Amino acid sequence: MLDFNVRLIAWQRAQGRHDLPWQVTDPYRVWLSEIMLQQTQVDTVIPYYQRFLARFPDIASLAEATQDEVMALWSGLGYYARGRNLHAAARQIIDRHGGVFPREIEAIIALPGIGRSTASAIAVFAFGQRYAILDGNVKRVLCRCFGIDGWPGEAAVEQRLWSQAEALLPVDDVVAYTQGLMDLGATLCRRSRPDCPACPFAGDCLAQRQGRQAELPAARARKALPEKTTRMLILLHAGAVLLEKRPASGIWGGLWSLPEGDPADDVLALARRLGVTAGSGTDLAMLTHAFSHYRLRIFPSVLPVEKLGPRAEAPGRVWLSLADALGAALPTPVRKILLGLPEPGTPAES
DNA sequence: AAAGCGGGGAC
DNA sequence: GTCCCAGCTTT
Repeated sequence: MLDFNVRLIAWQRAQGRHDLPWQVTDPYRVWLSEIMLQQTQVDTVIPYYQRFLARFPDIASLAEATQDEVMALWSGLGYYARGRNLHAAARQIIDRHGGVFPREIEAIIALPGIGRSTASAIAVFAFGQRYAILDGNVKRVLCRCFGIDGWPGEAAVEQRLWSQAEALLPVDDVVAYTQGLMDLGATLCRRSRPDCPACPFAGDCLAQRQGRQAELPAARARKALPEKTTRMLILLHAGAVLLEKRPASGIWGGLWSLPEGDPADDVLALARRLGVTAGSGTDLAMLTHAFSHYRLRIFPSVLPVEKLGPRAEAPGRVWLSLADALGAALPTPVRKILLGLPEPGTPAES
């Protein structure tokens, strides 16, 4: 298809998206949006993006913030390493680049949380440079349009896709072209039920010609998910709940979560291990939380605290009112549990 | 219930 | 380089 980029640019100008909040040239805004858009769809990102930008309007304010402040605004968005890396990168930009977002692709990609595709997107949208991107939308468009078989996560397939992406890149109008690739993948060339009749490549797209839209791109081989279980304790003392800060890396790294234990263990014994004496409490409904590599079944128990031992207060532990807890950097299932608690002072449902 | 979505870090 | 990890939304 000799005129792929010409047709895509024309389509983007006529039918693409022109009102996204990050369609600006401020490198900070472009960067923030690209990080949030990794693994996350536009509609989910928009409110997080607006809140984040209102609180941290520029690189300097982000660099000066504490990790807790940053993660509180990331809470619910998932993939929390993105938030930690964003914060670390802001500090690097202050320390190593005089507070100015770097323009060179090698310097951009050297920042934590930025890989080849994200670096290219920033270079294009913020600085008008000529680099190819290859995000999930683009992979889908290219696999279908050019009939590329195999799972795109596989190294050989990904290499072909990068070569194709670079070969298609126009000399001019790279911004409209790149936005067009993203828009096409997001609005017409969807994973399911693609709108082929409206596509600028209808008639030429190999997947459409061969009726293989549902087969391309090929799905990865999936294994059965292992399952884990955990007990979460909601320890209530004078209207406050105990939260523990999780280790910096791993699941929910750096977030504030409920204390956990083995569901087979006695809940009062678990509480005692945390340095509190608790009265008998209530088990709440079990909830299931899906990760990409395992399923977690959570058994929450609410316990009234009768006496605080000396170990109840320690670094990495806080007692927060329910309202303050909901303002902290919580994992989504913990937020769900706390939101489901009866209001303080209201009698529990019977 | 299953699929999709980029990059970091351990090996 | 190759694996493994990470957390939500949508279908």
